[in-house]
Amino acid sequence: MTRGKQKIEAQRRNAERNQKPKGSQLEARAVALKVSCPICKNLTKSSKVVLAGNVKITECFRNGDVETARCIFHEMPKKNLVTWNCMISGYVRNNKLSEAQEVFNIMPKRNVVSWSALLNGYAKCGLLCEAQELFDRMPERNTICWNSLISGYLNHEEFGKARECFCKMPKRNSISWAIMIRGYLQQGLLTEARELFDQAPDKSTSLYNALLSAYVEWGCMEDAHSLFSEVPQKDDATWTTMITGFSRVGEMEHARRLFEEMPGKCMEAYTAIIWGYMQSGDVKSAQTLFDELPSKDVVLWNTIIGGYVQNKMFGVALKHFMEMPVSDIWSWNLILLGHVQERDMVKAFNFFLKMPERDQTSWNTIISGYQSEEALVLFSQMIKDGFRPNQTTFTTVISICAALASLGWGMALHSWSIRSGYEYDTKVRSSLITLYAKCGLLAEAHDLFHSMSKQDTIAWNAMIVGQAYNGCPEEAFKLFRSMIQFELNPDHVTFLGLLTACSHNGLLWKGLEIFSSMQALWKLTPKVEHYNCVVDLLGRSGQLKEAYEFIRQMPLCIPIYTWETLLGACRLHGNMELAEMVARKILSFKPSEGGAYVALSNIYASKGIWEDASRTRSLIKEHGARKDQAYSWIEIKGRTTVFVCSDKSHPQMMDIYRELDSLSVIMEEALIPI
DNA sequence: ATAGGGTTAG
Repeated sequence: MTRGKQKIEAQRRNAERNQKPKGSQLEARAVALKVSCPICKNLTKSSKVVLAGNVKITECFRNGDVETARCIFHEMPKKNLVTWNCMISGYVRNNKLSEAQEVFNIMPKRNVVSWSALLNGYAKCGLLCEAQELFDRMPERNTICWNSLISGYLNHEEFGKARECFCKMPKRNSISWAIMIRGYLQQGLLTEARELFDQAPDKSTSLYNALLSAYVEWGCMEDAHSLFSEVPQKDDATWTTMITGFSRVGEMEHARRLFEEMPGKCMEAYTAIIWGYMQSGDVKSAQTLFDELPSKDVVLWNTIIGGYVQNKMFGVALKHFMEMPVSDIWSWNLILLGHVQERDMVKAFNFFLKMPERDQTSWNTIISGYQSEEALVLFSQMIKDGFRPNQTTFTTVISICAALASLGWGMALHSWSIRSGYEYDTKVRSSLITLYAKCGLLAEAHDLFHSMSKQDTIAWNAMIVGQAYNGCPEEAFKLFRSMIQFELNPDHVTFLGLLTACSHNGLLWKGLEIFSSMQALWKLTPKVEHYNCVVDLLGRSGQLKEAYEFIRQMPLCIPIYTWETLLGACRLHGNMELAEMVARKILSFKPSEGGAYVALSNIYASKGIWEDASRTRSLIKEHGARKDQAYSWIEIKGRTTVFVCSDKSHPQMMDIYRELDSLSVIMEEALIPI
């Protein structure tokens, strides 16, 4: 550091000695003696050398090679003002602000470019006070300086100051307008942006595209479409943005029409519309367009693979993955996600190990597949491998902690997330709300919710689900009503929370009402989970026949666990005939499902039909089925204690069973007949 | 041909 300073200082003195007086003398003599004088030749030669050096330095900085740039600079026998300016801007480009500042301080002569390069550095780093101060001290200001300052304010959420500068600046050019309009767009102030846009003297296509993108992002497709028709020189991005927009809102007819009208369709446009078809579940149209293209890039391949994964057609996704000539980490991550979605964690993990490289997404994906302590073990491994948890990591792992009711880990992750800068992140916070609610700490959940700057649907959902789990259905409904008042749209998860609230509290009619309002009032098509909730609700209430009928009328593919829900209800209400039928149904799909045999056997046993009970049990062995040992656990002060049926190995065994007995008595007394 | 402001679609 000090040696570097010394070197620069030496260079500066050299530069002072060599440049100024001699330069002017030489120039004078060059004019006097006209060409062909040896000194003049030297001058031309040396200025050529300086120029070459400047080009080299700039190139190195652009490639991020700061060291080489520095070396060239130090070894240059002659430098000019541009050389020094190259150093400032190069350092700024590579986020070496103190070095840039140093160069600025010791350079022999400065011009407006030197000042504005440093100003830009301050602005980029968010040192806005310093930037403003420098700006005020500048001997000369031009539009570029104003633009830098405004851009700095906009990039660091000093929107008001940026506006003030924009109004105050003596002269604006097209870039000033573009900066300011993009500033408004970033703030989501679309109306204001549009007003400014209409006033702007000349607009590049890229600025049109920026406004279009914003409309698309906010789903304002009417505005987007009318602006689109006004774009004088539409480029590929203009068309692609529009196609993406219609794809996003699911208006595939519009997307298709635009795509057909588009002259010289670029690959990005193909990607956009294929993505749209995949989103809308129109796998066939997507595939047809994909096949139409003779050459495809990785992004397009990934779009088609991701589409198949999303549409739960993992086999086809895998086939494409095998066929693609070059894959990147994105492709690998998609297939990894596919394995995880298939709930085949053995394959997923093997695939994970086989990956040529792993990034944060790979880790997040594999971790999300485990709903157990294994997730936490992998999380630790991820940290050991040098990855830093990001937003997705935190939400994933905290959600798993919530599912495990693992308060110790959850709280550790909570503080870690704050230290990592996610204190005010709504997604992380929502997962924390779920965690605390799940662990019964409703006050903490409440605090986290109310201290949010703005609660989104996810946060409201977390609260609703939390109340549902804690046996407070009325609170859940109340939250739902408030949420509506705040003009937030409920989504699938919201209704899952409400239905859970009903099924956990035996609110049959309320639940059915919510289920039907979901589609009729809120235009949300129920998913399997919602149907399952209703089956649970009917089953728990003893409406077994109705539950059975309800399943038979489900418009979706019926997963095994729906039947298992009904089987559980049959056990609860001792309906042996239905139980037997359901259990057989489950076993016909999955003969290795030990749980169904056990349930069946238990039903026979409870009715005293011992022969059938033991016959069922022996069937388990015959089919090689096994039932995983069920267990529960509790975490106290970071130590986890596992409870397995009739286990007597715990040192405090006597105390535990005594507590259990007294709890049983309390529960019997509190039992409300359903 | 070299230095300062904004663009980079899926």
